[in-house]
Amino acid sequence: MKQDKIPDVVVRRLPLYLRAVEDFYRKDQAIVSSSQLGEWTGFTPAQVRKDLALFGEFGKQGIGYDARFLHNKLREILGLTRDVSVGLVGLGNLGRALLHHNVRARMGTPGVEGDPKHWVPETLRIVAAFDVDPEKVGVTYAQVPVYHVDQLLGKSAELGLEIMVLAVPPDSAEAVAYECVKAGIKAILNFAPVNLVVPDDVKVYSADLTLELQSLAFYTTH
Amino acid sequence: MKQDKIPDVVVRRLPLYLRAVEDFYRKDQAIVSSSQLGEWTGFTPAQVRKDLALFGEFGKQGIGYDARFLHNKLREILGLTRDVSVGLVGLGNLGRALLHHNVRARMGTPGVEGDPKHWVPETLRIVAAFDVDPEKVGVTYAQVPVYHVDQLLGKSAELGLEIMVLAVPPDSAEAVAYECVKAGIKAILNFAPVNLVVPDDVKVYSADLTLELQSLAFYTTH
DNA sequence: CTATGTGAAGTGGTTCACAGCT
DNA sequence: AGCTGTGAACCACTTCACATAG
Repeated sequence: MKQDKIPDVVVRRLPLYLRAVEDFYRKDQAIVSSSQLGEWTGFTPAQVRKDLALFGEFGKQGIGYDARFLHNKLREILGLTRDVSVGLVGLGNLGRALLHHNVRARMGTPGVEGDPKHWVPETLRIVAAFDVDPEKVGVTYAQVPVYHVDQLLGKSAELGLEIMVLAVPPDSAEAVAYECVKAGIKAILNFAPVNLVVPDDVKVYSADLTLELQSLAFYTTH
Repeated sequence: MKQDKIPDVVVRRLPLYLRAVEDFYRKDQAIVSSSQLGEWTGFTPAQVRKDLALFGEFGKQGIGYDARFLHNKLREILGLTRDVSVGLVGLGNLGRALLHHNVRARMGTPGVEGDPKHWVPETLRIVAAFDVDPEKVGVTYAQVPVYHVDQLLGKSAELGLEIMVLAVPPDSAEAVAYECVKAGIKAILNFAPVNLVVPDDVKVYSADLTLELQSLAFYTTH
């Protein structure tokens, strides 16, 4: 294991491996090979092995990977063995849709008993939402309490929020991002069409629908 | 111009350049430099120049790029000089949110008169939606008509749909994608947590919320 | 014989640095 | 002087191919 510096591309593939292993495991397959994982995810077997080898020697030569073991390792690597609390800012149409999605997206993970039919609840979910609209503050959407954005700092500490999802209008995105940074948030998923400027130790993923559609448009003509 | 094979990474940057140039243009700046575009987008000036040079010599040495000219070139390259009709499949919470977003996301583009205050309507938008729920079929959400999924093939041809947004449940995603391919769709934006298998000439972008959050979780612990 | 882990080779995208135009 | 366009150098990720273990 040489866990020095993991390339971003690899980190983006890890959840796919997790999902693949989970799928094999659910189908009562105890051992998976890099070729199987490769076929499932669409990557080459060599790439799967290289990626996993960055974190340790999880497989057995001549055999493959123990599905349950690998699954747990991947959860460890991704930091999903503990509860990960996510916050959401902005309760417009998109924000509310994400909340509903959140509830349904709770995926199970194999329980410790080794019984494939036993599942412990997924640990990554949105546990708090924020908005400025006084009509929204105080209510509960999809079982998630809504606070005023002014409380972002306090509630982040109180609830241990680690990831923040931004579904706010473009002109408030920068300010909200700044609040998140002040609150010690280390990862932001940004849906606003704005380039957020944050310190180097904060990771921002952009999910800009307009941008994605515009680049897809390229492929319809080429 | 050597428009042979444009790397995917470049295509993903083009809409950002478009947005940057638009921003400068709106601020009545007639000439933009690669360094300005670089600062705005967060890329290096050299990269901006290399990217643009893939499509032609748009700049003037010693001067920079004419904002209006570059803006139109970028729209041409992306195929945004014509109307691009997008379809949406799946009217759950996410689908409906995307529709509302769609209306608000209509960005202006500079008009031909050269008057920065004159804007022609944006050409890329969702013009049709599909669902299986009989309660939703026939109604109009956010000014967009909703048809039954059975009509996907027919309406795609009739309306000239070029891009399809998939916001369907995981288990129907594969089947819907297959319908899209049959309908001649060349680009898909997939929100379902499923690896779609499509022919090589169909481009799929994945916007899988769970995957993104899971890889972001990695950065909260590393 | 099967499948991992890994140096070595290959590939593709980024940055450098400078010629050339204004 | 200022800024683009671009070959060359650089860097990073991917694929190959094989030693190694079961």
